Amino acid sequence: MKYNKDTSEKILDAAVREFETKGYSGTRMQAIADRAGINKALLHYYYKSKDALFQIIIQKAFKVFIPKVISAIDEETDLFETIEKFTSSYIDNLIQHPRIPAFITLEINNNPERLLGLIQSSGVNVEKFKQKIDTAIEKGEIIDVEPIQLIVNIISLCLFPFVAKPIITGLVLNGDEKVYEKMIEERKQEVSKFIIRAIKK
Amino acid sequence: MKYNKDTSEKILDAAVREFETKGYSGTRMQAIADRAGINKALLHYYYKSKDALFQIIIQKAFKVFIPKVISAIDEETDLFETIEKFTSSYIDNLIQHPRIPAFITLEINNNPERLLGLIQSSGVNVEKFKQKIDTAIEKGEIIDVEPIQLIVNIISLCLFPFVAKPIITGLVLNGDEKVYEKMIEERKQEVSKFIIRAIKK
DNA sequence: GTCTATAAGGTGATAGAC
DNA sequence: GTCTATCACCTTATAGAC
Repeated sequence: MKYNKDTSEKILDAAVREFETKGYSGTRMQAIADRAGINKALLHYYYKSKDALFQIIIQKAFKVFIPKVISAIDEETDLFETIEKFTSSYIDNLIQHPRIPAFITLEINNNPERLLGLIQSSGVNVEKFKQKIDTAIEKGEIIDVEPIQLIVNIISLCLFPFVAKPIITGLVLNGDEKVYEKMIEERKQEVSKFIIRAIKK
Repeated sequence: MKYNKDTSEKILDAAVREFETKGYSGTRMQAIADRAGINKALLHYYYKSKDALFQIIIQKAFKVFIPKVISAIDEETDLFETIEKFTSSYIDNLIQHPRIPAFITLEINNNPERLLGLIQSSGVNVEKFKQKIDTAIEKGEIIDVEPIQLIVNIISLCLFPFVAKPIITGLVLNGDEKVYEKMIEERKQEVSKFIIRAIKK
């Protein structure tokens, strides 16, 4: 057996934690090795280079960050149900991986070229969602909104509280993490209520 | 005269551009010097160290990022007018400094301790805003909402489109920057309309 | 004030023993 | 598979000439 799977995963876990908080350039291979309880040489034995290791991690993170919108949209549910389902499942997903949004925005601003490739291979189709919004307008179910604005609003309300956790906790919640977590949990319902009330005719 | 103000500002401008896009650890003193058209030694003559230079810049950026909410809140306007005034002036402010939100979230997640000091010296008082929301609920002007959720929603809708510019442009707008700018410009009105419709009784 | 040269220490990556 | 030792390069910062 060439690779010890246990060691391989220990490294990956350690690398995720380092990259997520420090970003690519702020992360040291030594720090990853220390956290994994091994040495730098072994790290290079399992993963060729810092960049190779990073690629693996950012691709995994991107899959969490860009949700499978399609499955929710393809179904023959109306716009309201689509929004409810999307926001609650997306926020729930982010609660399981709370550091991903900050990590992605951190590195995506740093290296937008890499983003494009990842988006293209993500298979997300926003057009279908736009169409669903247009249909709801035509049917008179919602007020006349710009689909893009609505989509940006939905994404903003789901993601930003995770991106800006330290700011929200410090500025609005007096540093109380427990209150932060409760607030996020409530958003699984509150966000869709807020959106639907804003657009329903 | 000990310092050439022109050189000093050229350095600061160059440093802002480097730090904003690359973050602290991704920025090279050489790159700042190159951009400013001087050499590294002179850079250290004007600003003691990389860290000192960074401190100055992040403090300036923070002042843009954390708006002077107080002035809008202290006035005897109702909640709706406060929200309209806040969102439009804040977004307008961010249009002038579009890279600040990404920069702050980038570094704030990196070094949350620094954040606390900056918040304390920012003089922002969220309590007053919460009270204004509570008053509006009591008066029956808006539906019964959790003030914290509403505040988080407002901040999210203003800031996230700037934080995630590359994602939005790539994912939703097919890479068209012109469309992005038009969309942001429209948000100066759209955001408050959206919020008020969601909470008005 | 501005430059060149260089010190002092870190950083990713590899060679080679076990 | 895992380690120690080390290379080659990069980065911040300073010394000292002009």
